[in-house]
Amino acid sequence: MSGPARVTHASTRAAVLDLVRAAGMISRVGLVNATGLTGGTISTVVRGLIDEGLVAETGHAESTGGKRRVMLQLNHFARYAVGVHLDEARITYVLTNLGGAVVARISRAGCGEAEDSGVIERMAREVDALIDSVGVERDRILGLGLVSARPAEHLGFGQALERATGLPVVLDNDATAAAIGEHWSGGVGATSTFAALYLGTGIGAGVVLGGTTYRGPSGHAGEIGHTCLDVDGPECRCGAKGCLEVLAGPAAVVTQARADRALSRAAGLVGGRTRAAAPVAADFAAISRAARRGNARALALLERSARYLAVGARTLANVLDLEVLVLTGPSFAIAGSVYLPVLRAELDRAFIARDAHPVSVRLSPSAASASAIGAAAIVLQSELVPRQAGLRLPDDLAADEPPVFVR
Amino acid sequence: MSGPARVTHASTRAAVLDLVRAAGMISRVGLVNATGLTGGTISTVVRGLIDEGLVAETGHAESTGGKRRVMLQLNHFARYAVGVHLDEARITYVLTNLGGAVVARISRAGCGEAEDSGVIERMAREVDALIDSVGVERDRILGLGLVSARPAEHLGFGQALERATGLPVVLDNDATAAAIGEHWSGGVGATSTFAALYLGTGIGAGVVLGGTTYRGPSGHAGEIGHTCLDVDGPECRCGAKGCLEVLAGPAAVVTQARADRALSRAAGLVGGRTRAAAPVAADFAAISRAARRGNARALALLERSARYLAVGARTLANVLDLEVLVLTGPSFAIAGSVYLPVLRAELDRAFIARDAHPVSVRLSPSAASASAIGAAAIVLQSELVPRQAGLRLPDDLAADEPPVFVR
DNA sequence: TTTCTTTGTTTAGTAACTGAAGAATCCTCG
DNA sequence: CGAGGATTCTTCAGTTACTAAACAAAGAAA
Repeated sequence: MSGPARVTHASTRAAVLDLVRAAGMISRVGLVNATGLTGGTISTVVRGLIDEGLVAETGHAESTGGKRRVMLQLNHFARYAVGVHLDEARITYVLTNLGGAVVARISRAGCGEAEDSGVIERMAREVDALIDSVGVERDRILGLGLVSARPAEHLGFGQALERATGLPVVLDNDATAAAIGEHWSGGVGATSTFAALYLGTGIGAGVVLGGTTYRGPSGHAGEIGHTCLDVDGPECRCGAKGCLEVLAGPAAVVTQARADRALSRAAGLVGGRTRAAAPVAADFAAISRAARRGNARALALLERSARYLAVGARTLANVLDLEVLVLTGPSFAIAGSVYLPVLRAELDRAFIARDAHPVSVRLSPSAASASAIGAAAIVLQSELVPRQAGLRLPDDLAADEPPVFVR
Repeated sequence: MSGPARVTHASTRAAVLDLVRAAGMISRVGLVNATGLTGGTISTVVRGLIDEGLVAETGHAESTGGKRRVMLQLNHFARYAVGVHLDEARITYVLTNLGGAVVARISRAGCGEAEDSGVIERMAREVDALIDSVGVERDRILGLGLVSARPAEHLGFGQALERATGLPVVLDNDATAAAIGEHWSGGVGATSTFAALYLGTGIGAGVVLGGTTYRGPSGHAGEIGHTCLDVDGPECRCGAKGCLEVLAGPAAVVTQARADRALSRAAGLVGGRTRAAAPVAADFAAISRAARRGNARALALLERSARYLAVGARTLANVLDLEVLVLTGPSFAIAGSVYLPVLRAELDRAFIARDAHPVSVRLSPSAASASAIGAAAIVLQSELVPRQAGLRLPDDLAADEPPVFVR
């Protein structure tokens, strides 16, 4: 053993780093207990992480009868990540540090649906401006997370952005990103099972099961907006009737409010009959403000929406056996105080496994920009805690086999 | 390297064995391609499995220009497992081989809720009779799977049965067992995401995500029976209104049928007003027979139930991004032909991710005893393909840390 | 001071893989 | 039939990432 520091297995390094992040502060002995690895291994792995600058020693714990434990913490400013949320109406950029804390933010009016090269160049310039505004060296930025409601439609967009910015780009769903952001920021436990209920213009959910993000085979897991709450309800664009989104989504709330002349005037709704995203978001905000000012009809509309959403959330919690439900996204940022108690009450009252454990319902502390923060967290996770590749298990085993069997 | 056969890492051995099982028949080269391991490693692992008698060489594939591949198969009769399903009304015992095929079966009237020692002794005798009936040596039986609707209530029961039979006992939920049984028997792909919709007296679902069983933190995942389909519907014992189970469960179908004098007479219903499990199951079977004979009212009742169930199944598929839905359990064994087309149509029409992939809906070939078979499959899986323990990630990191932080 | 407890490091040993060489088997074609 | 190429499977030295155990360091207790 004459060489320098020994390189450790990637997944072990990642697991230890993830534990340091999740714990906030932990000692080597704590890591031994948490991982089941021996002290020697932890010693080597931690030395590697300290050499890379990812982890730092930050003081001592009180003695428990012998030598004091040296406490370890993530070096939050060792690396950074860019998160970009492509909304229908806005583009939000954030730069976060290793801890998922926002160190810079830009928000611009959206590009609509145009994907021409001008948009790419504009975005690359804005990412540059974001980075320059805090003077972070380029090589300490791990990558760029690009999230939207339909990431599959932005594959080429992501590649172009990768070329234009020189940063590795990862794509994902905005609701999934929000969930990963909550997980990374440490609000929920390391191995907990939770969903991030994302309320923007539509309704979605990001799902983390036992600490692992669940996206589903085609990335559509957590599609809660088309949960049926009334088999004879109004028709939905999905082909079914009485979907949660049609009954209680922000767009539905806004449509109902616009039909109410008095409320429209009192709240100052601007949208007319349009279903475009920007006016819907603006009008939903206006309705929420009216409710806060004490407008009973606005409050009633929101509470009706909350009751439906609570029933949908209960279905989600029942199916997934959730421990935690985090409310996030721009609409919850505005109207969360109306929704939160209604969802809490419903899950306390009728969650099927409530005898085994409660479902803790919380409002995200950063609901307004959860997806952009989550986009950055996806980069942090994919670069620092890659899921162990392990064994590839292809769907089609027969393809590897010669077609005909003899004797 | 003078020693005998080298022992291989447990999880690799398990992964290879699982691939052999899932593929049915595969060569060493096929395993190399499927796992990403090298030929040398596969050679060693396969030799070990052959030495243990778990795998056998069973002929050759046609040549692709060089040496023919030696085909490997699970040695189905190398080991056995006992599966026991504690229903409310019946106890079903099966003995299966490694492939999950039933080699012996016993069914007895249930024990009700009594858990006295007499029941344990009777069950131990019946397990003995099951094993003796096919003359399998005791040491080739891996263990006993005991499944029921509420496994948490049978912990002591399981321990007693372990002592009485001398076999290791594992407990699980009956719907989860059914899903594992389908997975083990190879009807669905090795890495597929699917649910087993279990229709007994109630409604449940077992969930397998990307080839891994998902139980949820308290074992309640897949609780689909209390999905709300009508926020103003009839009250349910769970505390909510309009639950799928109340609207469309077999018990609800039977209640509706009993209220129909003409149908009661035509179908020969026996249950009166009781909601006990055995009469409900009998009357549900009678209604199904009447529907098959052409009784329009019986058929209408079942189709109404199927339409509700289809909507609930769609919600499940949407939330989990399912690829496959297997219909199983005693009630689907009887009335599956009515339910299957209705569920298929609903998922073809309104599954939200249908542009990405369809949901394949199938009737289990062994729906009637799916849970008992699955109970045996759980034993096979837990003994032969234990999930890699990997790193323990405790929920409460702080507990391992001294309480006070200094400087 | 001495002794004990606890934390963290070092080091030899080992399990489980990889990579490369070689043996075995089968096909093709002169 | 036999040479030569293709493919499959085995063998084995080398590498990696761990463990176990001895050791060193730091504080508490006496």
